[in-house]
This record gives sequence, structure tokens and C-alpha cells, in this order.
Amino acid sequence: MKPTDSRLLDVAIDHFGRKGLEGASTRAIAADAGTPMSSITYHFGGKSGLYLAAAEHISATLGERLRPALERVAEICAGGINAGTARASLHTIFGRMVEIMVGDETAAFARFIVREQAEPTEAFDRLYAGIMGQMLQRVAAMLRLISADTLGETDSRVRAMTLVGQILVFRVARATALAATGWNDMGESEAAIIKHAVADNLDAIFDRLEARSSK
Amino acid sequence: MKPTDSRLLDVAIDHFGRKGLEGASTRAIAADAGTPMSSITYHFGGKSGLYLAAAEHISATLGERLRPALERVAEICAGGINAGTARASLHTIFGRMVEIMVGDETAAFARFIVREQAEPTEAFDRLYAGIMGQMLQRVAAMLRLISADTLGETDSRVRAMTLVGQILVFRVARATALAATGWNDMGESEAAIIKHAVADNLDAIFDRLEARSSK
DNA sequence: GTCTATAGTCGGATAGAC
DNA sequence: GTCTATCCGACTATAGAC
Repeated sequence: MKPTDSRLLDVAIDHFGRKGLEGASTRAIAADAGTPMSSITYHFGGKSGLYLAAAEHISATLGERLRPALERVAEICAGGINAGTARASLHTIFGRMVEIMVGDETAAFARFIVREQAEPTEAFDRLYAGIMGQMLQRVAAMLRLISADTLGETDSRVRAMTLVGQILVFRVARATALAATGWNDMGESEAAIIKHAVADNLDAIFDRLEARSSK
Repeated sequence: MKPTDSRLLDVAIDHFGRKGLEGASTRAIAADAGTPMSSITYHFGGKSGLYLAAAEHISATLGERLRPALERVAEICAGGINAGTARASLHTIFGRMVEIMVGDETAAFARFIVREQAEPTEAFDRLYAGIMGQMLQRVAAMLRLISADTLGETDSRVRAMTLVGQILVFRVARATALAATGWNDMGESEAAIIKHAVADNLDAIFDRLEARSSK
């Protein structure tokens, strides 16, 4: 990708995430990227083209980040499957997810994605198809495994959403989380505290699912 | 409140939630409310005045909804406190929260609030002070109680956030939740499934906290 | 209090120079 | 490919009629 394109995309994700598609201005985006406004038309065909390209860029980047963890899960599913390894790989995935959600780098991504959920456009399909859908599907499959199929199809997917929600909240409701904890911002030490809390919740839930399955 | 004011607020919350402060247009809001644009200036002093009034209206309305549950909690805290009643009242709060988050009525509120988190303005303080802060504080206090103070101050607040996140995700990531479950929308039957999943997660976590405290 | 008319600003798109 | 200049529509705010 050309450096100009790349810079435009980065700035665009930030602006669109904060102000929304309509609220953001191509003038401001171009100015921040240090390029004339007409280059947006030239490279992306206009404002909406830039918006879609931003969504695809987010999807691709997040995909790269989570892929290693997801591939490990795929291997586990393919090979000898047992509840213990499923639990371990879920811990890996969710630990990685905390890092992604807490880290500043994904702040702009998260704002963009959350905004799409409020009023989904064509961009949502590209985001969902990219990585979110796969990840949720994998997590749900692992939950069924741990529960020895005591959990139904729908239940396991709903459960997967609740588990992801535990972490998502620190990105989506960041302002509230900071106010509630008294933290000034979220760095590595805060991430560690969150990771520990999430892991403990997960173990509690997994234990319950396993216990029920053996009854 | 005057009917015109009330209609303007309802429409404004919807528009601001979808398009953001900058994206929404006072023309469109006034048109949807069936009143001339200049009435916004007259009643609220302009666009930003309308925005702040919308935030306060949301805070007040949500406060009314959750107040009964929170007052019960306050009574429990004031009177004889034990882990069993704390668990019961947390179940009440979270059950109510599922209804609020799943119901269509709060969709517009949620969009507005989430947008504020992405880039907090003065409106966020009014929202947080109104009800969100109190609720989180209460939940955290109950968690400490259940854990017999095994959970520290910060840990209990972080834990409270994770618990709320389980439910919030169905509002904030509604589009993803629908795609992942295959549901067309969320009505009472879906709310029941979610409520059951959340309650089961809560019991698993509470059990673990209690078990640890008695060791 | 309610509405119309208008002023002034800023947005996205585009033509055309280089 | 990159940038400047310009067009036209949409926006907020406000003055003033009723």
C-alpha cells in the first residue's frame, strides 16, 4: 500500500470512529494526513469509499492479531479434543483479547466497530466476515465441548457473547470503567488486573459447565 | 415538561445516538418532531443545549427504571447483611438489566451513551453521576460481601464491570449478537435465554467467590 | 410562544493546472 | 499522481412577523 493511502486510512479510522461517517469531514481527514482533499476522491472514490476501505483495513489488521490464537484453536479442534485443552486455549484467546481491548492501538478500531453496530452499514458485513464471526464460532464450539454438549447450539453462542462482553466492556465503556475504578488510564498493570479477573470468572463458569456434564 | 419539549428530546436522542452530535441535523430533528427548527433555539438555546438536555433526560429515565432494584439493595446493605441476600438482590439487578438492555425502548439511549464513551463530553458526567456510577458501586459492594472481603476494592470494581459487560454486549454489539446467534431480533424469548445464561454465569462466579472465602 | 425568511458558514465533489 | 480553485448544497443561528 502507498504511504499516502496508509496515512489516509489511519487518520480516517480515527476520525470516523470519533465522529461517525456523517460527522467526520474529508477536509479534516485530508489535512491531518497532510494531503489534499481531492486525493481521497482519487484514491478511494470519495468519502464512502474511504469509509469502506477503513472497515476492511480494520478487519484485516485484527485478523492478523488474533489469527495465531485462532489457528491454535483450529488445531485443537482437529486433533484430539478434550475439555482440558479447550479450557487452556480459551484462556489464551481471552487473554489475548484483553490485551487487544485494553491497548491504545485498538482504541480507534473499537470506536469504529462499535459505531457500526449502532447503525450497521455495508461495512459491518466486512467486519463480521473478517474475524469476529470466526472467533465467536470457535469460542462457542469450545464451550459445547467443555460442557460435553449439555449446552445447546444457541445457548453456547449466547454464552460466548457473554464471555466476550466481560472484556469488551473495558473498551466500549472505557470512560465508565475509568470513573468506576478511579484509574487514570489503562496500561499493563491494569490489563493484568483485568486479565486475572476474567480468567477467574472463566474458570468458575467452566467448572460449573464441567460439573453439570458429569452429573 | 411541555409536549413539544418532550417530543424534541425523544427525537433528538434518536438522531444524536445514530449520527452523533455533529452528524445529526437540527433541521431533521425539528422536522421529525413536527416543529420549526427555531423552536430548538427557543427551548434549549441551540444544538448543544439540546444535546445536554438529551443526556439529562436519559439519565433521569434510566434512574427511574433501575431505582426500585437499587433501593432494595440499599435496604439490604443497611439491614442484616449476608451473602445469600446479596446474591439474590444481584440476581434481581442483573435480571432487570437484561430486560433494559434487550428491550427496544432503550436502544436509542444505549446508542447515545455508547457514543459518549467514544469521545466523552460534558454530557458524560451527567450520565455517570445519574445512575451508572451508583449502580456499579452497589454491585461492587455486594461482590465484596459475597467474597467476605477476599476481593479487594479495585478487584471488586473490576469484577463488577465484567459482570455488567456480559449483558451490555447484547446492546452494544447487537448486530454481532444477532449475526452470531442467527436471531432476527431480540424479544422476550431471546431475553429469557440471555437471562438464564447470565444467571448461570453469576452463580458460577458467586460460588467460586464464596468457596474461596471459606477456605 | 410559534413559525418564516434569510444570513453566513462549511461540507463534498469536481474541473483543470502542473 | 498531486494539488488548487471553485461550485453548489446543507447546515446552524437569528431577526422579525404573527
